[in-house]
Amino acid sequence: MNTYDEIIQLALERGFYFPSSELYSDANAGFWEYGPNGARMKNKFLDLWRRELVRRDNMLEIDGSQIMSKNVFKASGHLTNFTDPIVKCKKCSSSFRADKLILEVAKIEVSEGLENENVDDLILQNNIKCPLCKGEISKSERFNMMFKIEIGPNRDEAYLRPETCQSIFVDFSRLFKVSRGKLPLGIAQVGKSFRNEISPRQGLLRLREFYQAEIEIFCNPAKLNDLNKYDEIKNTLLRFYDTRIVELSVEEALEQKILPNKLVAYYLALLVEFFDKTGIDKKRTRLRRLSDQEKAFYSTVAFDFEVDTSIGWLELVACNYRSDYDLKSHSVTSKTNLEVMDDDTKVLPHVFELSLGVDRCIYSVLEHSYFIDRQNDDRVVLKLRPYLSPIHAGVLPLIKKQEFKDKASKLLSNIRKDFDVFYDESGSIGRRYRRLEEIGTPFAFTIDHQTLEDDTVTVRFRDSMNQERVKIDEAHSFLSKQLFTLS
RNA sequence: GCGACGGUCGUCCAGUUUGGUCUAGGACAUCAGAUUGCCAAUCUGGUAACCCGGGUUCAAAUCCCGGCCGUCGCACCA
Repeated sequence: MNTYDEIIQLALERGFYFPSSELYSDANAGFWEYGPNGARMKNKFLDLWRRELVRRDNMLEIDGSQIMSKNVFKASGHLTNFTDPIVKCKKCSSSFRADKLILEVAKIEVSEGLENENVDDLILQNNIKCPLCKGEISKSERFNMMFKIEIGPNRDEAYLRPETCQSIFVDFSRLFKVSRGKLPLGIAQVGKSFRNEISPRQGLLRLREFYQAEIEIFCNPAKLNDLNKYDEIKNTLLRFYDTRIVELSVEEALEQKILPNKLVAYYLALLVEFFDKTGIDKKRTRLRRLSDQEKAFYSTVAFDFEVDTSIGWLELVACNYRSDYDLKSHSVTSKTNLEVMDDDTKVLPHVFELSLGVDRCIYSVLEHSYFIDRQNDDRVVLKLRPYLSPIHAGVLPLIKKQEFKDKASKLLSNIRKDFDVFYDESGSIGRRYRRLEEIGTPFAFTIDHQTLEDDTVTVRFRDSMNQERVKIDEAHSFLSKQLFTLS
């Protein structure tokens, strides 16, 4: 069994995540839900993201609507660009990307934005048949990846957002004013996005409904190298991938023109430092600069932050320099001037974005934390960083006798409001330790015979299996210290 | 979306070839009780499944059709 299968089995057995609507047989693919352990872990992951990015850089966080009007996506380009021309074979009903088919058969380069009629003409003129069965090709259709919905009794057209950032762009003008913002300004948002993927697969890795944590940095394009906080990160090591992975400091990468400017460098470094604290192995990550073909339609410079997993390299964060693409087109479509003052000059800000896929990150953290301890009867240990663990500590009376339970209650009441704790009195103590470490619980407090004498409990460490004693009254400060030490 | 293969307790698997004691079996997990008490102990008992719909048949987990889901390949993945 490979690691991917082991993770999905753990996720199902321990309630990290599982398919949505699984009670019914018409449940659609691409929808998964987080159970209690997954939800706790996701919340903690996002807390860390807030700590290391949003608060560190004094960004603003908003929470926007998931349903947005048609004009938003007209302006954003998604209505025209987020769509592919599809043709089908009338005989075997295989479907093909029309632009790819024309390129392949007739060697004619066509834009995917080409009108349907022109696509049909090209197919007719070049006598293109189905490559599989030589059947006749149908007229082309558009498949838009956005979910279209209807609003109110008039059934007004609207869409579920395919990325969270559009509300940040649409709200930018107000946010800049009400928060007395100054460029560069980061605006962040966590929320659901929706894409009607053709074939969602592999659990959390390709979803139709998924969480993004996005950051849009609004900046003055004339001042991309004018950044005081640059010194904080100039020595941070980044791993770039082209044909092989090269590790360079931010400063070196700027000198070698791998990074275009200090602003992009600064935020990529913040991102990498954040991931260092998630427990994802830095040696199995890379920043990959995208070629022109791979880049999104709005992007001028793009890096993907990728992580190596048992099923290959996985894109976790898309880092795009979107220039003024978004604000300009929203400005034109809405007929509103979205320029702001930066010192004495009026500028239409440019945008650098860090668009993070939360669900993929959760999977990656799980996979990089998954450990089978061959030294100790192959016990399964999820070596999550303590602050990401769904349960911070277990509370276990060694014996099911009342005086042990009373001490356990006392300990629980000291810590349960500030920490996620799990009380367990069923089964042998060893079995209870194993159950806790399988979901990543870093500490277990055991109420034993000595507790009755001196009010201390055993604290057992997940990774080393070592044991120490702490006073019941000091368990709270013990946990605080352990959990806030971000290594 | 196409093609190949598959879908049985929470998990993994047996049973399908050749329809009939399958009233669906096992292991692990889980729950209760007993016993024990610092690293998956033991015993007893329990909970718990044939993906959904239709068809063939005296009889369907088993055969047929459709749908859904999964794995792999192609395609897709702004």
